[in-house]
Amino acid sequence: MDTTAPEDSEKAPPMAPSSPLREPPTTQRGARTRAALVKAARKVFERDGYLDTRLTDITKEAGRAAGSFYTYFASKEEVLAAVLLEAQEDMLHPGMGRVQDTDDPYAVLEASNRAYLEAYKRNAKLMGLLEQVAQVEPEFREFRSRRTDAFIRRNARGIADLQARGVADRELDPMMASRALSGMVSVMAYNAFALGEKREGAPVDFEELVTTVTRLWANALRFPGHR
Amino acid sequence: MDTTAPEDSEKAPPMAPSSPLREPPTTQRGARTRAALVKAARKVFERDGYLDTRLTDITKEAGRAAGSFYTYFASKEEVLAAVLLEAQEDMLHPGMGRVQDTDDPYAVLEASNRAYLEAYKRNAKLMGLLEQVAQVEPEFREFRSRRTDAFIRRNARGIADLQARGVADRELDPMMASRALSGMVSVMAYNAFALGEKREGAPVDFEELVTTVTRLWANALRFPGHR
Amino acid sequence: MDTTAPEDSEKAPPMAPSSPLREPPTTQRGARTRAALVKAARKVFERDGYLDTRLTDITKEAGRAAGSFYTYFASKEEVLAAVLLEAQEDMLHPGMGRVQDTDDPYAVLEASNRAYLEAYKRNAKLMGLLEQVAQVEPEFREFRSRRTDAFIRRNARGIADLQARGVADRELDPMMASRALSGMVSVMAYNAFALGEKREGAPVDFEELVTTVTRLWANALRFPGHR
Amino acid sequence: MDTTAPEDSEKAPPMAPSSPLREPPTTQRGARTRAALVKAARKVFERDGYLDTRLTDITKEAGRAAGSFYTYFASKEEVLAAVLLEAQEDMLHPGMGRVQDTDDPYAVLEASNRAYLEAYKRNAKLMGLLEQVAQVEPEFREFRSRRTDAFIRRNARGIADLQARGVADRELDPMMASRALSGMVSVMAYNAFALGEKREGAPVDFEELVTTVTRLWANALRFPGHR
DNA sequence: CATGAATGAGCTTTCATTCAT
DNA sequence: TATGAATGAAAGCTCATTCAT
Repeated sequence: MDTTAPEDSEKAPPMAPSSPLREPPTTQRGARTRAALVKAARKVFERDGYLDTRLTDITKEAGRAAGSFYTYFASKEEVLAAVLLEAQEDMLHPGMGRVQDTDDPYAVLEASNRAYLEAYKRNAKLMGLLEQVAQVEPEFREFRSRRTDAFIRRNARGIADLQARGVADRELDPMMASRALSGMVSVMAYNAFALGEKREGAPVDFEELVTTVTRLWANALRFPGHR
Repeated sequence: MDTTAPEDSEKAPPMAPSSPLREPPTTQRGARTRAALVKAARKVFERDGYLDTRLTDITKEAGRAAGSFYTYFASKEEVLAAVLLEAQEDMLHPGMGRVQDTDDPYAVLEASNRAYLEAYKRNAKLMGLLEQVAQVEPEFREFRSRRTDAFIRRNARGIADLQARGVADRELDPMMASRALSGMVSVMAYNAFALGEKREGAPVDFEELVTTVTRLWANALRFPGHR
Repeated sequence: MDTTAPEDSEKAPPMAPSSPLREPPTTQRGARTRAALVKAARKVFERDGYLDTRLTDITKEAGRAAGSFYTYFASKEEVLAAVLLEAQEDMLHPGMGRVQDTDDPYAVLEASNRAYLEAYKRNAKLMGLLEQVAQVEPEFREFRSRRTDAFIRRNARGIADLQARGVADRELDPMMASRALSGMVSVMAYNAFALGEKREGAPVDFEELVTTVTRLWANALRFPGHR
Repeated sequence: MDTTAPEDSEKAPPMAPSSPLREPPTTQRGARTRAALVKAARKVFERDGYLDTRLTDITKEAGRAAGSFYTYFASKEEVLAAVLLEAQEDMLHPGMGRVQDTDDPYAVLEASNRAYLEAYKRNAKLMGLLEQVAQVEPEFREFRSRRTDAFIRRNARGIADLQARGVADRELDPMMASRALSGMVSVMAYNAFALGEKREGAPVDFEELVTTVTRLWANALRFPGHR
């Protein structure tokens, strides 16, 4: 089962916005340059934010000429797409190891949440970036939107399943509940990890975060028996 | 009591960032011009977004000369501050009908959530705008942040109170729970109202939204008796 | 006699540039406003320099409305003309008291130089200002030019007189010599007083300045007997 | 020996103010463009003056796009620095013909003055320009100031030397005398060449200028025997 | 393919001057 | 006359994108 909380903007494949990517490089040299640009882009994006990044910042960071950029990408958006694509792998497989040999919904839920939050934390800067870009570039808003929906639907199925098994409050509409609870977890992740570093105050304790979120989620669905 | 859910970035007074506003106009004519500019700014901001708005768009919309802008504002940020300031009133008094003649926590909670969501809906575009700006302008991020914290703290007090009265799960840390649940409601509002209009698909049913959110919140805190 | 050194830009009447001054104010109130503006202008000019002074700086300093400026002056140049005009009195009568009851050319020369340098020092800021404006506004360049020429001619007459009396080197062309020596004194004054305050280093000793300049001037003309 | 008169603001290398120049162009094309800009800048500056020159005037004159300016210079000041730098060579080596095979102080002095005045005349417009800018841009004022001091000190050493050899009036303070006499020559040069062209009246006779200035200088120091 | 200079539209900001009140 | 808001022409500067080498 997948009673997970996941925010959307990340786990699902950040499939590049529909814009047609340029031809992939054929030569080795080309591949190297492209890779250098993507790497540099990620660094600069995370450091300066999407809007404040100039293309020349990227090429400079990559040690390439300004013009070379257009050999591989048509725009700033496109590099960002490439950057997200490259990060996708890690985001997709939070490595929750499917430890779900158990049937205990609570345990599964906790594992799932932990995996999600860990993945988020690992890619916190990128997540913040995506959030920022989504506000500005419709393509990425759309992209993020699709991703979120996918997650919500997945979690909705999980909830419906639990309802069927009599483990979850049947009064709840699975989709609505999923929207709310998935959103709850993603907000927590965003605040703790993406914004967290920019704020003063003690950082959130990771375990406490997992525990709280899981408990609230379980309570909200009215998992039985558990205390 | 105040068992409300609200995320902060909205209900609390978007009191302008500390930025030193220009001298307020002394003459009637000045007041008229200033008002025209603020009104135009809101319109253009909501239509084009913060970043895509040029100062001249605002002055043009207001039917004034470009230079007049600087008589009243020093920058785009400053007009936005003025716009938010003007909207503040409505945001502050959601008019939640003070249904709190009852002691039933559930009823109070529902009324509170309904009021919050209604206010959010009324100012949806502005809320989306604020979200957008917060990503870009540190001043507004800070502003939004302070607001959010205030809300969270307020709701945390409500939760602690309920715990004391034996109505809420005592295992939960009030602050953490408040962060999660307040966030949950604000995310829902943001998705439904701020983003909602930009998306295809059936709009969310308002009542269902209120019901779901309230039920989840109540469940999460383990309100007793209720079913 | 007038064996003086004086640079021109100051002693002669800074008669306003030919531009037609506005009608003088008729009412008392008008006279007061005009005076306030001139006073403020001098202050602001001396503080900020001609170019960096905005008309509103002047009106603000004078505690008047921006529009009032144009009741009395047509432009920045015109206020400056008024400012110079007002300072003219002091510049014209260095107060050297015509102590020239003596016939000793050296004593006369020294008194004359002292008077000149004292006047320059008293109006140092204004002199610097004039120098600055002359670089920028042809009208004032012309004005300053005329003044300088007058001085040079006056001193040339003095030199010719001394030559006739056999006191000065007859090989020298009086005009050329006057140009050179008058210029020498004015440069010294400019450096010491107009620039002096903007520079580090010990300020020039006034008496030493008078002595040196006078001695050089006397030497240059080959005053006899003296030493 | 160097009994020369020159005021400083001219002979010494107008080495660019410390301002950090942009990267020098690496390609040939870049070098060509940069050169074209500097050349155009000099022309426009000399024609219109520093203040009235707009950056686009320069690029237009150079036949380049407005944006290209910023590839090589960060500001108007910076081009001017480049212009002065380029003129520096000529200013530095007046080519005074090294007539100093003689020990006759008078001959040396005359040669030195002639060389100085010739160099000044050759770069008259630029000198006027520098004078103008110095009034407005502290950087250039500072620059000019340092240059002047260097000259004065150099001439002061020459004077002290002559005093030691018994050729010059020992009552004079070498520094003060140098300030006055160096200033005298530079003023003459400025009036004759930098302003000269802007004025009506017969232009100064060059030889007469050299003769007069030299004679006055020699007289002022009380060169012996001569006449 | 790589390079890096060239381009120029686009936006902000200032301030002398005018003009309604 | 006084007031102070309104005007709008400049100019500066940035940076994505193109293109000659």
